[in-house]
Amino acid sequence: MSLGHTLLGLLSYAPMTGYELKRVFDQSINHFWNAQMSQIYRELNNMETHGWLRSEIEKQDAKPDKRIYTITEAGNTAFLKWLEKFPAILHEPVRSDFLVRIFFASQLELPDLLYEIKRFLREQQETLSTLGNTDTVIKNYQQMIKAGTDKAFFWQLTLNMGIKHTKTSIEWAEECIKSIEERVKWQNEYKNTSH
Amino acid sequence: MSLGHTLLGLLSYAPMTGYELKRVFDQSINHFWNAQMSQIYRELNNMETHGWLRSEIEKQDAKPDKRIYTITEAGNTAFLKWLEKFPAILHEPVRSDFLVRIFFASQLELPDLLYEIKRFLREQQETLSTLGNTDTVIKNYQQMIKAGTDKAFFWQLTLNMGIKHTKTSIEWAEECIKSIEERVKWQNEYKNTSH
DNA sequence: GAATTCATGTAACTTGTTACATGATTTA
DNA sequence: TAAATCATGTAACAAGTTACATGAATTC
Repeated sequence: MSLGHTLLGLLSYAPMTGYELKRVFDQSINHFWNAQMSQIYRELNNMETHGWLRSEIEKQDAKPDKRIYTITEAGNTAFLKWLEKFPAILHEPVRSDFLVRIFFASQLELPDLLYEIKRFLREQQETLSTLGNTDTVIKNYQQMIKAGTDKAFFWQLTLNMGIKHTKTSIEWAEECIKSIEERVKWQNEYKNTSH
Repeated sequence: MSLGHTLLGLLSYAPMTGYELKRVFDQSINHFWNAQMSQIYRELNNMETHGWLRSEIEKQDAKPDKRIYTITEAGNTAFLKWLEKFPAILHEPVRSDFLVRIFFASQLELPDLLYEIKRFLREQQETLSTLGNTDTVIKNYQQMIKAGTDKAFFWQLTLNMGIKHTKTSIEWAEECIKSIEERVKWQNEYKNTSH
């Protein structure tokens, strides 16, 4: 129940609503974990029945009521226990729809493939420009959850990983485009000489 | 239904049993997609009802019967349609349990954290030594499915991505270890001067 | 006037994981 | 003698996705 534990972790910083959890998620953890709103609400329900959280309703005028979740003692214990026990195999399964298509790309037209890889490249560059602005990201996040610099050190480590991997994807895409363009050239030359 | 389409792709190379599909998966696609046996059998069943595959049983003596799956015309069409239509957003959600723990590592003891990151580093180095032997990997795979060099070009591209990302993880872990070790030093110095 | 934000969720569905069952043969 | 390989699956459960519903207030 990794998502649940991640939510517990955030609630160990401060009590929050499901909606706020989603926002914090999207602005910090998002580059290495993600979750839909509906999934968050389900997890919160489960954990409340487990006794890891308790919730209070805060009335608001002109806006829907808020349900604010607070972590319990039991929740904290469960979180720490989870946090300390890293899985036996740290290497995580990757699932990339994109790479599956590259794998079978011999059945595609090279210009179409090039188009998609260029699109991929642009996307990664955009990601980099968001992640790359580390200081802003961390400051925003620090404000959002009112946490000290001791925490920021570790957030930085995860951001570093995100940035590095994004740069790697960019590098890959650039090399990829080059080698496919060469291939296109060869194919054209072959056409011209043999026909 | 990405897994289904991946299986279709493999069956477009040659008819295979579920068991063989699993083996091919583990030795080629595994570094960017993975699947359990039980999931493969379920997908195959689904696709057979869809009419994308058909299967024949081959009796064997002293071994269980084989059910050999062959892709149909409809299956081929469905596969190509899927292959050509890349998703609107190519950037894929990452889910890393490991990074979640790093994110919350301010609640861990630094020596314990260091131990886990070193373990991560070793794992990635092992992965690299498997993936890095590209020629062997591709040759094995080529034999396994009896495919030509036109396909190998694209397999190579996916392998390149895997290798690059693994190297990046190694680099990250090394830097990470350095900066945590410095942090440990500071903490010890602080202890010695203030107490 | 349409889209976005705030804030809650439910329901249906699809995927992914884990555990179990069978049973002979080969390798360590 | 224990384990791994070959080869099939089923069942139960956990997690992720998509679509829908409500409804006021604000921004474009």
